Amino acid sequence: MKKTLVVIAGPTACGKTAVSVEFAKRIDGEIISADSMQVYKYMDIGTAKITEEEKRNVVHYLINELYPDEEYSVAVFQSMAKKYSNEIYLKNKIPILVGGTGFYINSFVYDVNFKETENDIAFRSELQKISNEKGKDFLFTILQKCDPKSCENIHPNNVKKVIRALEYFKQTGQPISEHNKIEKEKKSPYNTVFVILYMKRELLYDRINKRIDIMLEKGLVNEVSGLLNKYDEKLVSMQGLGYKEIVSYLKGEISLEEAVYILKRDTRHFAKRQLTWFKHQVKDAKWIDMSDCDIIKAANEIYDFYEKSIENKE
RNA sequence: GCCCAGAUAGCUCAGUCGGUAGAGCAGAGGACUGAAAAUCCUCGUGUCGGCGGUUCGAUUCCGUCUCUGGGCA
Repeated sequence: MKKTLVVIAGPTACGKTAVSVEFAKRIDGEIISADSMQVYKYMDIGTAKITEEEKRNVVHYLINELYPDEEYSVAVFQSMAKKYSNEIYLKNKIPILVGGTGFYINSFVYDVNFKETENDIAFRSELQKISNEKGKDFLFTILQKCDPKSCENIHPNNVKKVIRALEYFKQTGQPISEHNKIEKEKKSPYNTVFVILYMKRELLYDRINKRIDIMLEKGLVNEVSGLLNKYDEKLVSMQGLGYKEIVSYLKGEISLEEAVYILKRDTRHFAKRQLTWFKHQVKDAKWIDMSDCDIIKAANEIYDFYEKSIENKE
């Protein structure tokens, strides 16, 4: 029988944190964060990280586990999440995956295979250099020669995707499109109770704007300048929303007002992308409208859905 | 009160030597399988401030009014 897994996803600022804790209390579950930024220590305000108080004694994994200069990626997330979920199952509890990074969530739910290759930083930067010097189209031409099949799904301007395809081909001799196709057709090894929180667009945008104002009041600028003293601004962790914009301000490239404008705007764009992902990449999810911000009601709805899903499988 | 400059897409503005108009941003939609808070793609009709006049035809020229800047009193 498949193990039960609960997923609570949704765009940024829609209330995932509070709802997930409330729900975890109901089933005595433990939470695994599926968030690409909250793993990092010292990045608290900008990532709107859950506080000890907000955790209400619910165990959380993958929060504050890495230093800002440590590498994190889907593959790392997946292996750590697997480790923690196994521990949770051993305790006869249910793991609850909570987060906004849909790519990470699916990698776990469908157990996507990342094992055959390692990422090759040197090769990537070599290709990046070629793209910078000879142009995106030139790089794309290289891919067309060795892996024309993958080119059908990758836009020449999307240098990151072109680089990854070349890297994959170099390591395996196979087109990445083939790998992606196989992985996409996989069935999940879990009995997944998938819930997506959403909110009326206008309201969500309003909450995002307000949340950023609160981050500023809480001292986001101080947090970022502290990080900047210890870490390189080029780190992946420093590319997070709220960090790269404030870095530009601290370097004197833009005014604080501009930085805040850009941060709010890009966070709105991000929320929209998250919604697009969930809409098209997740099947059989229950969508819960959080427009009324009623945490208890949402947790109850998830609980009902959870009970029903379990009954059906037994 | 007088003089000057504006008034065009939600915002900032371009443009039409008179044939009803287009960029950036915002916004919307989409892609995504080892950088994902990343990366990339697609989408632009609006009384061209109001009212008159000239003209076959005005957003474009002229007059006038209203509003907004700036200057002079």
